[in-house]
Amino acid sequence: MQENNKIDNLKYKAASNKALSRDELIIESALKLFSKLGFENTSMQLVAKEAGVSKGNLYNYFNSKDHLLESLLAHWAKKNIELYSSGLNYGLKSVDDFENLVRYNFKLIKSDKYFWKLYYNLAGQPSVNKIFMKVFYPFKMKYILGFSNYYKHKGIENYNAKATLLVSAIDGVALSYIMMINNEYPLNEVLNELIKQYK
Amino acid sequence: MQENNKIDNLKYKAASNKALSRDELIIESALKLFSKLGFENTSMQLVAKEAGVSKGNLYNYFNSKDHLLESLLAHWAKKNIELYSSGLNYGLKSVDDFENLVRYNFKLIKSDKYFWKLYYNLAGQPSVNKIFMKVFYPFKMKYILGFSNYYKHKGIENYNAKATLLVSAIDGVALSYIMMINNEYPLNEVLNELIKQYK
Amino acid sequence: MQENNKIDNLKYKAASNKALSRDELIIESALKLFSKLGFENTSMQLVAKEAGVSKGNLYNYFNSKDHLLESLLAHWAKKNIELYSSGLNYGLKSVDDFENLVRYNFKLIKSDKYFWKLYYNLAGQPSVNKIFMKVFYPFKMKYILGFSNYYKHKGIENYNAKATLLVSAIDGVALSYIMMINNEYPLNEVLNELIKQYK
Amino acid sequence: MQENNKIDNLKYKAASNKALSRDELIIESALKLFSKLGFENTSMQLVAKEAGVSKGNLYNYFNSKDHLLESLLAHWAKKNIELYSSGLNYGLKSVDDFENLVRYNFKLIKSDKYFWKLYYNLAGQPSVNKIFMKVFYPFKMKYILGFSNYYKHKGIENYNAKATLLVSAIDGVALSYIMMINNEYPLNEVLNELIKQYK
DNA sequence: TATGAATGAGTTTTCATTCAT
DNA sequence: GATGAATGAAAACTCATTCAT
Repeated sequence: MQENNKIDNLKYKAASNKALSRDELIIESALKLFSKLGFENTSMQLVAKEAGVSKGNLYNYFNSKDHLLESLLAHWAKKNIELYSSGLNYGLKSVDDFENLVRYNFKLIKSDKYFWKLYYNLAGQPSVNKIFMKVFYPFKMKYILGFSNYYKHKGIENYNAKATLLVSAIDGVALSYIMMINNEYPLNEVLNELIKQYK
Repeated sequence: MQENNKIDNLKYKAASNKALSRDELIIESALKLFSKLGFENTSMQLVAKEAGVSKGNLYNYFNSKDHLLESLLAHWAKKNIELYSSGLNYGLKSVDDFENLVRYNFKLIKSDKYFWKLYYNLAGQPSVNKIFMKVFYPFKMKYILGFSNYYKHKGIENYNAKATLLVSAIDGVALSYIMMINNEYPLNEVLNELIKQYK
Repeated sequence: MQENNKIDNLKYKAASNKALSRDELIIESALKLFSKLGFENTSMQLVAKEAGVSKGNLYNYFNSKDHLLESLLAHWAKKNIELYSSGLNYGLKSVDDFENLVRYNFKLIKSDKYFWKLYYNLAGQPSVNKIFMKVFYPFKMKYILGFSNYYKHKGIENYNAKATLLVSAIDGVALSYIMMINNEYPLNEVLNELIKQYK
Repeated sequence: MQENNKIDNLKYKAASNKALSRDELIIESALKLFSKLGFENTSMQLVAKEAGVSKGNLYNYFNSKDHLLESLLAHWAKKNIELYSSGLNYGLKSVDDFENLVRYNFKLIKSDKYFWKLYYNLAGQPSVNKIFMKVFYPFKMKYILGFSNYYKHKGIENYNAKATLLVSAIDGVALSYIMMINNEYPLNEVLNELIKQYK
């Protein structure tokens, strides 16, 4: 569980950026709305209003709606990928490392529901697929690789397939959890099961 | 593998309805476009053009875009749910039954990529969440229940959690497979792994 | 009050036409809807549905929406003008004749609210002004003339102006009565006053 | 006749606002067209064109056609009700007051034909009845009350009925005058008669 | 005569984006 | 940087009317 603390410290630093710059403010507002209404159903007008900024001024920071989205994703990635993947950087060296990483990831997902709702909104949206892939493909590959190495070291034969399956399963669990309206998804039980099965 | 054949026969019958009625034609066109462009980015105009029908006439068949979507999903469900879930109806009685069902499901998904792309497009779209849930929630529950019973009979303790995890994993695999552009996703390997793990 | 009975008999005859021909049926349906929704806001579709007739068939009877309106008005006029103006045909020879006619007119208006709502809907609609005038201008002129003669015989100086004012006043009272939603208009009191003043 | 002058001064001031703000310009254009073509038959497109403004921009000022209408009426009311009812504010204390008020009202109606045509267009339009009533019902009630008090002070028994009749008669006269195409309506004679009768 | 599918122009409304201030 | 008026293209939807059957 030490790992966990290390990661929590990182989180703490990230969260302590109190004063938001204007563009961060716009991004936060956009995230909130894109997440709630979907990207296509959120107008720039609304983003401006939410951010307390004029419509015209939006375009001084982001020169199109697509660019705003791209920046949002990039900004999120910059702030969070370290968090999400820090456990991977030094390799997963034990079952505990594995469990910590997975649990920690879902902890982050839980605390960042806005973002993950948007994530799955975009994942299925052909029109923004490129923007989406540009940011998340490398990230997902890094994850698969991390788990792949873990399984390889454990001497598991189809380490690649197993890692790919695991990442897809995590995706599926997160999707189901995020999309379920009344918090009906039994995340904890499923998570225990997942760890038991994949560790 | 007999099961498989039975199901394939059903599929064959369904596919052999050659002459499409006008509303089916519209639905097919809508599916194609919703799938390619996303629901929000497909205009009724475009659906009409694709179906070779005037915009106004569309509304003689479906009185709104949402209703078109709902009908599309319902139509798909009517034609396919039997296919997808027939393996569940008499219970999964053996590991073979399990494997057949899962493999068969992915076979169907592979051959119905249009639809499944739309499925994951809608899954993340808050604006149509109700329509989506109305059709697919009961379907997914039936699946979870089917697997749950399977695990229960096998004497597995957390049969519910395991079934839920499995269905989420299937979702995740399908999502990844469907969204990957260049068919890069190693579906067969992942599928083998999944069956090995969950059977 | 004998007059009244004579007129009521006429009314009775008119009302006893039980079996409506197809075009009358359409006209009745149109009247009902035009009255409730306004002419512009009633679609031919809706008229067809209300009449239990197909949209296409409507056009076998009336070759346009305007023509349907014109026919409706003409049909009403044919059936009702006799009723409304019968009191005028032999001249108003006494104060009783006057009172009977006016009261009788409002009795008819009360029992024909549908029509009069449409009447005032059309009266202010520039787009159908011609159709409207074509039917009602002569009718109104006949009324003014009738009252004009009445006042002339009574030796009143400005008999024309007085008759015109009376007819306008009747119009105004009927308009207010018809348009008032909750039957708030004190029709009886106003009518008594009108008769006292103009007889 | 002093009263009259006071009121004329007010009118003069109101009319001397030369430079129209953009929303006033739109309202003026809408009034012109609604009046000429009827509310239902005037498209927002046309209003935009008449105002020399883009269709989209219209919606920066009024967020729907109904709202444009409501604003138009409210704007008119704000500018004019004082004018129309100023004679009532201090009570009608003499026959002269009465005559002045009525004549002055028709003077205003004559000079504001656009508006009054729209008024009677809306009066009969069920679809906008609520908007219409919201603005004019209180105004009309104030009028009835004003005349009611006048008759009460004169010791007339059915002062309420008489006032209601008068206001309806004024409505009827105005309606007839406004709707008559070739200025055939003998307004002056009718007005003299009305004043003689109701003063 | 009867049907209702089909049309296409029209309606209200939205929205990303630009631009003068 | 900041504003919000302005634009124009496009969206969903309606409707009088026509026409093949």
